[in-house]
Amino acid sequence: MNTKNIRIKDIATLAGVSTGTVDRVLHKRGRVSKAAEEKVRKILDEIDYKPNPIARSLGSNKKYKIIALIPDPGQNPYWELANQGLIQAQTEWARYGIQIELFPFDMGGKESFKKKAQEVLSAQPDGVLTAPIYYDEALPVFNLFKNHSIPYVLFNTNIPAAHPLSFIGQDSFQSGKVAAGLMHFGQHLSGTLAVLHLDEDSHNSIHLLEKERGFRDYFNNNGHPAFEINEFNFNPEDADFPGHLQHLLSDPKLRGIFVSTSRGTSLVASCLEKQGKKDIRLIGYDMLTENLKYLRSGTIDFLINQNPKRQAFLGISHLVNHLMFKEKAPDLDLFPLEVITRQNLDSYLSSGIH
Amino acid sequence: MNTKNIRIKDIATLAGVSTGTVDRVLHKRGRVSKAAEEKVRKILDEIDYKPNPIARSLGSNKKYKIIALIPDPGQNPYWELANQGLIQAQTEWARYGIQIELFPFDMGGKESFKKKAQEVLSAQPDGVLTAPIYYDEALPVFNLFKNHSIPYVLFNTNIPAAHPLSFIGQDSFQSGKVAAGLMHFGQHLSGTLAVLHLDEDSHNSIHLLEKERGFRDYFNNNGHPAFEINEFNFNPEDADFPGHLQHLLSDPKLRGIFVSTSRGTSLVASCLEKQGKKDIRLIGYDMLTENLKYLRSGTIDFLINQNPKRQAFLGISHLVNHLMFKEKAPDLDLFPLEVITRQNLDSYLSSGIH
DNA sequence: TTGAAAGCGCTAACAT
DNA sequence: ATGTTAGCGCTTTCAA
Repeated sequence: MNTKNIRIKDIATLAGVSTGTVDRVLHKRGRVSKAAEEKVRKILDEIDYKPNPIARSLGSNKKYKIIALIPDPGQNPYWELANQGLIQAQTEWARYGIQIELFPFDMGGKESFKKKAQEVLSAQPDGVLTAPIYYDEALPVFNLFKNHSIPYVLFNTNIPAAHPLSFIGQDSFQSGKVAAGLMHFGQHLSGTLAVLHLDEDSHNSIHLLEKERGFRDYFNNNGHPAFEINEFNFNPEDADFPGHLQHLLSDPKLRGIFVSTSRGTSLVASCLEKQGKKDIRLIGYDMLTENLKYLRSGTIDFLINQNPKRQAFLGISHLVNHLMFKEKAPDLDLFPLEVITRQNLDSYLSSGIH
Repeated sequence: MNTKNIRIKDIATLAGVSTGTVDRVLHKRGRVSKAAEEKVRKILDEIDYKPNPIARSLGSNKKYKIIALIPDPGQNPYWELANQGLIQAQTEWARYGIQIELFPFDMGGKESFKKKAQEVLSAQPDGVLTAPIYYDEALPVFNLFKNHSIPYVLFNTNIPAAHPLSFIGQDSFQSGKVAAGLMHFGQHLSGTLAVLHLDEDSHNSIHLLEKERGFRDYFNNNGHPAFEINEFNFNPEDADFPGHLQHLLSDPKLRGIFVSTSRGTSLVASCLEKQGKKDIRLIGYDMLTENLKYLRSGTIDFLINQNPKRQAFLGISHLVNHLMFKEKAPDLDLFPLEVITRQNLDSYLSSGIH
């Protein structure tokens, strides 16, 4: 087994030129005569040269700036979790000279997103990680990134038309089916089920609708006992939201509620607990502190973990591997749909990112 | 934000010594005066020095050989999953000069294990990752490794007496509680529950008994509806095993079965399915192909996943961090207790390591 | 258009 | 015991 690696120096010797020249043809930097290029290419064709990515990284001594364009972590615990992933990525990659900057935008304000996106562009990052929760305004932004040839990785919400370097997240349709399976499990009485989208603008969020579609799809194929599934779109900021919710819960045949958003889950749980309705099944998303409280008390039955922390962390990793090591990132990195119960909760909390 | 990284050179300057001295205290190579070491340590305590692994790898042109001593992946899909984790680790760490070699042993034969362990020793690895499924023959092997000062990491099965660099696995007691929670969920009829230990090798039984203890502990605190919990120890190799099982299933008040072993799960499922008893809840372990079949058909309700793929991957990572970065591995790395349902199954199968 | 040479941060051999 | 220095493989600057 020939374990000896070919170095640029070897190629230079074989071609009878200097390492500088080899490097120039390797990277097509120009300033090489036809004759010299010819000689080098000939050797390159004969042997299988594999550049040492480590040496490359050390040699170029490049510092990369990666910007994370995500909803303000201060406004929303879900995005605070994502932010923790970024912090972890920061400590992990700092030694390689990777700098991660957070550009948070206002949730609720699409203008804020567009404005921040512009700022990202002006900051001239080497890569961008973003969660494009606003479909409509996201695409033009990505076109800008593309024009400036800034690689961008998407997480949490997928926009395939954006053609990112990589998307990291979950299969929302299947996520809905998981929720449905848990909702159905052990149910022996028929009745109604509610799907709640508690979001400022749920119609713009394809992934919420996908969850609902998956949820319904499950029950289309599992008819016993029979359920009537009702969908509700509430804006938790609205003044009449509590009233709407109360009315919904007053349905005596209501067997379960599926909340498609993480923050919404605890809002419903809170209301449910106040009314002492422990018999209504509640399934929602993510290990927000508020949610954990209600999961522990038994009001929330299951949480599906989207693991924003790990999503963000991995997004950075893909970007780094692309920039530093010229490795191709997976265009689709789908996370497992983790089911969190009162019993396995702690095992999830104590295990890190790894 | 201080983006500037601290180099050995900086530490040397601050401590008023040379880089060589800093390197020597960093790696405890000795040949350093008390005074000098003192000065360097003082600086080290004040600042957060994180070595650049790229430079380290390039500088010490060292190649590490790590050997994985695990049951033959070709013989068992569970270990094939572990093998996939090794392959991922290989691609992840290859650039740092880490080479991973697989030394598979025959599952049935303990002799094969001993033989392979000897081969591992002859191969003179820098580290070993292993799943010690044979308790008795494992300890002497580990003593050999220890004598040759080869660090070894255990996963899947813990042998605390082996005092490994690190153990990677799950909390069995809590695992039983998770199973119990799922067994209890939505149950509206009282009756009996069966805990089955289907194992030919009673050495592991501490592990299995912990699961049972957790299972019972749950029901001690959750009395509605009331269940009678019966425990059974069968050896699936015994001739009268099918008869025992049949008799067990004939209990008309049997509501659910918790199987503490992965292989046993599908055995029970098979029997259950033959008798058309879909109303008896079945909870077991691990994503073995056989288990997945019955999970898909609905005979198995939940599987608790040990994630051998990630366990193996992480085992390598701990070893690498120990060898390359002199970082201390956690002596206990407990994994989340993953709940697998028919709906989230595929998301687990397709997802990478994370 | 070219080659020589100075790094990148760290290791390790070699003089003091 | 300590400092100096020559690499590791590649990039990049600077003369020529």
